[in-house]
Amino acid sequence: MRIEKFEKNDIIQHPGSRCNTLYFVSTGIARIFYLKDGNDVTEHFAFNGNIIIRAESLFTERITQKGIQALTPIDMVCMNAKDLFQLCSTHPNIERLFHQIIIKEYLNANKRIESLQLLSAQERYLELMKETDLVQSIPLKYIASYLGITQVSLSRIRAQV
Amino acid sequence: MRIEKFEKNDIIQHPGSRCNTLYFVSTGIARIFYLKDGNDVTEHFAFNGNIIIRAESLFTERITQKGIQALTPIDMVCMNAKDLFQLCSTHPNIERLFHQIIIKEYLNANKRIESLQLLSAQERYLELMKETDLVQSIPLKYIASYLGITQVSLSRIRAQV
DNA sequence: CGCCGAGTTGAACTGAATCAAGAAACGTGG
DNA sequence: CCACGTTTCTTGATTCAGTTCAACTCGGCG
Repeated sequence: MRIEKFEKNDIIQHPGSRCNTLYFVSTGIARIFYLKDGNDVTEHFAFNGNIIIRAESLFTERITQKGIQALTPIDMVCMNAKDLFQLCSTHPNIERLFHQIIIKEYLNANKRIESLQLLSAQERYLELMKETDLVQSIPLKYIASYLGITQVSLSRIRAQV
Repeated sequence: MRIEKFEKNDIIQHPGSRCNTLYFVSTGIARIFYLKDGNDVTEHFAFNGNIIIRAESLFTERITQKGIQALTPIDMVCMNAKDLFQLCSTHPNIERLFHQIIIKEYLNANKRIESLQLLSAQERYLELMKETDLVQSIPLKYIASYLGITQVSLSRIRAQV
């Protein structure tokens, strides 16, 4: 494990690559993004203490069209995937810890589904705001696609609140 | 592990309970559901070969407001959660298998997020149809809330296709 | 100083929700 | 096996949330 630093807007992992590194955000904000019909879409935000992985590649070893980008200057704890998997195969406790982390991410994903499934855009925005104050510092356009709406709609929602 | 059979519309696990059984669908269809403002919402469908668990309870041991219901006559392979966890603690291979299953569910959840985040209702419907023909036999009202739309909208979408 | 990207605002439009009524399918008891 | 009531599905009219396109504001930076 090692620490890597990135500047604001750096692409940490490029779309079209394989995921062979796991990151934990030490300080800063990062996002997972991809292009959909030429438009930038934010799939996920990660804040202090969060893991950030492109799971659909890490666990399948396939190429992914998703990328990881720094939204602020950021310190990442990095871990090589092969090293981790090897470590898991010899240390049951580490394996268990890793799986606890994945389970937590899985539960978060389920919450996100609930929110996208039946909350209004405004409700989803307020829910996201509750998560952490750091959301305040993320450019509007990234938040909008994360919520599944346009920049313009989000701007109006914000004007109301 | 044992086999349990349920009739159409049977509640297999009640809302307000703890999840201490894992199910694998052998033949039939089941759904996870909950009430949102008095309305029935379908969170998940499970078909032949799928696992069906209320993860937010299984992994936290908290009570969940979600329930599991049979949508057809159904054969389930049932497994006690405590037994499984115990088995995992002594048999690394079983633990690994279990975690592979959870990872697969996690990846599915991510796909569902993508679809809810930026596909139209019609696109989401067509995507669901592609998964399995069995969808045909599920009452419209359950599919609608799964897609995050009303029964009425889904009926219109279906009329167009 | 002028440009550029990010955010805001307005007007017209569209997809989906709502309310309401009717048609079809389904199960149950006679 | 039919008649009835109930539930599920469809269809129409209206409303509303969110999109699109376009113009404008603001702050930062070369």
